[in-house]
Amino acid sequence: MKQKITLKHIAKELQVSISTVSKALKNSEEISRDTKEKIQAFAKLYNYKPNNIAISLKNKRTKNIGVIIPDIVHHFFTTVVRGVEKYANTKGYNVIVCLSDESFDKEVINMEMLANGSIDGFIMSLSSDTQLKGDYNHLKEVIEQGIPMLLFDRITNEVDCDKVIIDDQMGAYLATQKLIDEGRKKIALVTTEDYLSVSRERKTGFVRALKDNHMEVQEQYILQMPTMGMEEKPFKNFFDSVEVDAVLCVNEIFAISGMRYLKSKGKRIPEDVSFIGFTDGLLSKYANPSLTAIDQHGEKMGEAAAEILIEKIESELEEPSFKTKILSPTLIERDSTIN
Amino acid sequence: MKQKITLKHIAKELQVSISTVSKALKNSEEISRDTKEKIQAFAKLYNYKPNNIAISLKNKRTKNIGVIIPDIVHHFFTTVVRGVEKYANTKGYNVIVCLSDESFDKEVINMEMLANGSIDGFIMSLSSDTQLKGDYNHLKEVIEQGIPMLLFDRITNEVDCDKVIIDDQMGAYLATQKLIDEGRKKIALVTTEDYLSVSRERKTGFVRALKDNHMEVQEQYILQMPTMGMEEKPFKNFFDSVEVDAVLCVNEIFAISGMRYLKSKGKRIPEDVSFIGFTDGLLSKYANPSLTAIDQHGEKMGEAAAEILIEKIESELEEPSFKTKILSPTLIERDSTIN
DNA sequence: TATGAACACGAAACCGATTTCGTAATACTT
DNA sequence: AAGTATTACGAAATCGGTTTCGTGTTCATA
Repeated sequence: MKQKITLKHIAKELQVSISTVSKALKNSEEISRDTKEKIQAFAKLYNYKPNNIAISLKNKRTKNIGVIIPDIVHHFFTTVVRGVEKYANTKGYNVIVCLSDESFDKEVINMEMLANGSIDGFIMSLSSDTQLKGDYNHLKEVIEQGIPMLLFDRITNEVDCDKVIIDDQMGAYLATQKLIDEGRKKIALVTTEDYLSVSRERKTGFVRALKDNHMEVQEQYILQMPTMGMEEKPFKNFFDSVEVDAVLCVNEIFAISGMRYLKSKGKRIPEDVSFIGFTDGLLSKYANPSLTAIDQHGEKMGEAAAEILIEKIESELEEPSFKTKILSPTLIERDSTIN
Repeated sequence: MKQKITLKHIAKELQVSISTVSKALKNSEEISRDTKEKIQAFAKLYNYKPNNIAISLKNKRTKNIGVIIPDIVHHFFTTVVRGVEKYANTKGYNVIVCLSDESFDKEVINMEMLANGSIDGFIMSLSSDTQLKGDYNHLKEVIEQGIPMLLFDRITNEVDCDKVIIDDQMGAYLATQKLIDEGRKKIALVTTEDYLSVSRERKTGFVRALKDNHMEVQEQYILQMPTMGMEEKPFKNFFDSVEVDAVLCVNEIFAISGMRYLKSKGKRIPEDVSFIGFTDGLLSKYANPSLTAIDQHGEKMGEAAAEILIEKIESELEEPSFKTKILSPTLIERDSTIN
């Protein structure tokens, strides 16, 4: 086992001081050509690589970005992470991923771990637990400490920081308008609890589109799913009690499950009922029929987030000016809608 | 912006030495009750948290685990990451995720970045590029340096280290046997290029099951997909030229696409053709018909990997004893097979 | 009263780098 | 020849902790 070589080793071996070695390896003008060549050759031979930790301690910069997401087995979040990674790597940054598991406590713990010097900045999406609780002190503290922070997708107005979101309202509006343009009259919305910022926005867009088209907003057409995973029963109750001709779902799973149930009831999709789902993931593409979906451009979001955060990290300026970047969603038409 | 407080600050404020503060905060017997209480109270008041980087430098341990995977927008890998995270967090470790993007070069670069002090050990799955190339020197070097390394799923026999895999042969065997038990005679295998270790193993299991049942192995029943993403054409060529009554696919996408194509040709699933796919992901569950699948237990795999690696990291012993943990896959029966 | 132990704390080395500043040796100037 | 400038390098501080060892007080013991 050959141990990692340090400046000290090189210095001792070559009978020079550590400072000389350090300077020689950075090609400093201070060091003579001869010495530099000797040291550089030796370093190359022994494959010297500076210790990141030591450099981090000295520079007070780690070249690490902390990404905290609620779940990693989740298409949208992984595309965002991929985008972050992609951009961050081009700038020489590593990505430390932590999962909050939708839990407030885990979110706090992870943030604290990372905030003690491990990272130069945060990119995060709030856990549902945190949004439900409405407690953002852990974020505020980190920002207070001067650590750059960027929220994406699941954000809050309560903390001042950079943000990247897609225009969820617009996404829902686009989708709803598409359904209306198809001639649908009884359009349902399947959503989650209201405390999730994105669900709220999507509902607003849905309602706005109906109103703009002089259609009545009926609460009975809105289904709020209790928790993920057990969609069957609520769907049965819902679709057995109201007659609909189009459904907008805030995620893929709801859409797929909804289509399945209606198909089992003999409905044809899209002839009898159209479906549109949020998040253009694998399920949408491979569903049967394939699902018209709203693409949230997760990868672009991740890249944008990383770019904004890294710029903030590397900018010296103290003045806290925060921007919110709003990406536009796009409607990807497939076979669950007409045309 | 209130700066992070350090031992030095506390020492100056309380007119004691840095060593005293350090010891007091660790509740050392050396320090008097009075002084300890004073220092601890002060530290709590100002929310002192030691700097991870400094501790890492001193201890030569970072409490970080590097995870390198080929892709993150991939159900199986994310479940593994989740398992790693889950176990690692209970032990106070962070997870640094890097993506090789199936590229040899990115794999090398990421490993080198992390190997210079950023992590205490690696958990990784080889990129397809690396497996194709067959060059494992970057792994060997890292191991040479004494950094614990664990390979999972996509492994190689060329490097000596801990490994966690599922018994891919057994998975394929189980699945094939299931199809045979159903009375299928013309069983196809849809796989990828042979250089992926897992595909090779699965093919072996497939062949072994046929042989054990005294069935002929016919090369024409084996379809090797060129690259992911463009399955339509190869499927068309394949299914139009050979008549099959069952299909085993090495991933979900192949299975879903295959089912779709055969359905479009008027075949009924599972009556006319049965399907089984590897990796029990979202697609399997929500496919139509839902897909009988081989569960690779990604999360368990991640947990097992993290456990083995962390134990290695924390054990002092020099002797390099490596184990390979083989998890057993399970067949999850759904509607794409009979019964 | 001298001696040893126990107590409570500080100085300093160390982890592995970077960087400022000081200085010996040489070269150049007048 | 004396003074100045340049070259080439080393000592030491620093980042923020941990840890070993040394030491001044106080107390009890012979």
